[in-house]
Amino acid sequence: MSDFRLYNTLTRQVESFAPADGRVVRMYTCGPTVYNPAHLGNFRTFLFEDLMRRALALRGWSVHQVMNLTDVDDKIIKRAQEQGRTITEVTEPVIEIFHRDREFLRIQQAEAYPKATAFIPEMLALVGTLVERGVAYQADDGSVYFAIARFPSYGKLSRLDTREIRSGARVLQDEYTKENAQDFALWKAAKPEDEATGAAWDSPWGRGRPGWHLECSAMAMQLLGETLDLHCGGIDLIFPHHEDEIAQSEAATGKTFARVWSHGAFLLTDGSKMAKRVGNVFTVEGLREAGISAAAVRHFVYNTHYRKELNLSDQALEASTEAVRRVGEFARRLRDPATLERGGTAGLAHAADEALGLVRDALFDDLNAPEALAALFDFIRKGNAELDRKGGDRASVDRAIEVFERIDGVLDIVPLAVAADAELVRWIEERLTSRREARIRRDFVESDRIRDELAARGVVLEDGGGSTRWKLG
RNA sequence: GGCGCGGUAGCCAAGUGGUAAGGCAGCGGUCUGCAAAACCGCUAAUCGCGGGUUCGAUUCCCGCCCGCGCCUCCA
Repeated sequence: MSDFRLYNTLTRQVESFAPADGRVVRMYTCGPTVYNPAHLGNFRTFLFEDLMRRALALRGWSVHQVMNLTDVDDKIIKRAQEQGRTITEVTEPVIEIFHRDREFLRIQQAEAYPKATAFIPEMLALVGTLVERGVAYQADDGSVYFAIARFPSYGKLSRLDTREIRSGARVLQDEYTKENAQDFALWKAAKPEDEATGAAWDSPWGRGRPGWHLECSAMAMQLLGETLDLHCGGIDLIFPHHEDEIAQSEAATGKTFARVWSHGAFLLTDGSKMAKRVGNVFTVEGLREAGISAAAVRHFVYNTHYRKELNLSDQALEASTEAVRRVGEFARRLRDPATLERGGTAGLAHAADEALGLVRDALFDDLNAPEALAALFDFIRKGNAELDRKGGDRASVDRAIEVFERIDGVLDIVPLAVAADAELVRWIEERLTSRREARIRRDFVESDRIRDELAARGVVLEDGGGSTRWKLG
């Protein structure tokens, strides 16, 4: 059995990883706040998590992934108020868009997408426990806060010096009725706009709504148990979000909340973090309209290690589009009836076996997708070279296909063929027949004219082996 | 200020204490009527700068420069 290694933010080291029960990885991933369609930066994290779940599966474990949808928060309430709607009316369409984008990028469906608003009782139970244990208190403003001073290990994930935090935050002290400026809200007392937008619930502490950090703790423990195998998210969530999740969960249960914490680095645009306020946000919809394939986006993202910042650029996306086109050509060629008939070579099978080994090693070594891609491309080059030779060995082709599918089962970077409607296909076939006839009578002026005519409508030709293949480019 | 990440060929990007994967782009060749696709070959990196440790450092340590992030909502 191969070792599976992951960088753990908690220890700042790459460590050996295995699910506690040896079988199922219980994985919690912080999902989007659904007030606006998620941007590509968000999706880089979700793609990192998709790679994680697929690599874990390749290793032979089952994965039980939960991704929350934060459907109640300040921004959502603000938006609802502006539009005179309820928070649900605001979030529902955004959730739909999220799943549409997710599917476009071929991000596998998680086992559960709990909405915060569906877990209010669980959250209140958690608050109750924390109040009972004396680590949470209700302040004069009616909100319930977590007292970080009563949770000694606070700060262990982010390694922030608490004195530094306190002094830096001192100026804010006046604005709150909290015991300590860094205490965070578990339950926020309802304001008029909360009531107006359907964002208020009854509780033992009065009307209110849950704090963001509370949602994740409550849903994660409810759906995955008190100790998770793996908790993932964007690097910006380390503090305070994940730090606070740890505090709430561990103060309540006395158990380790997540055995391993894994964080993905940012996607940058023009050298800075992709964020709405910077105005450098790209959406999945925008990419799709620009004709960039999901396969290219995946290649682009996986070509850089998940813990390293990645800068979005047209040039990089174009390079990925080309790279992925080559992967698609190889996939097509492997499954081509002519290839199957012709058979492969022993070298083909060897190249396949070697590639699978290297890909597994790379992915199991802290999700080194760039190295896995390198191994795939080596396989493609060697495989193509072997397929150019007289084969005869059908089994080697089968092996190559099997290996390719296993590798691509993780990376998922074969571009979709552009679909053509029936009428276009008829026209193309008719043109190809004319061109074939022209070529037979060696009228290359006419045959090239037809090729140009087809090219003008995006049809790319490849002559070879006595026949001509076409595809939409 | 505190905590953290990065600076590798024209571009993107792995990696290692013994001079460096892969992709894109470029150049030549094979194949093709010509292309395309594929393959073969080539070009291209003093691994940010300066010290130190070492037989030897791009890889370890120190300092510096540059870029980015978190410390407030944030993937």
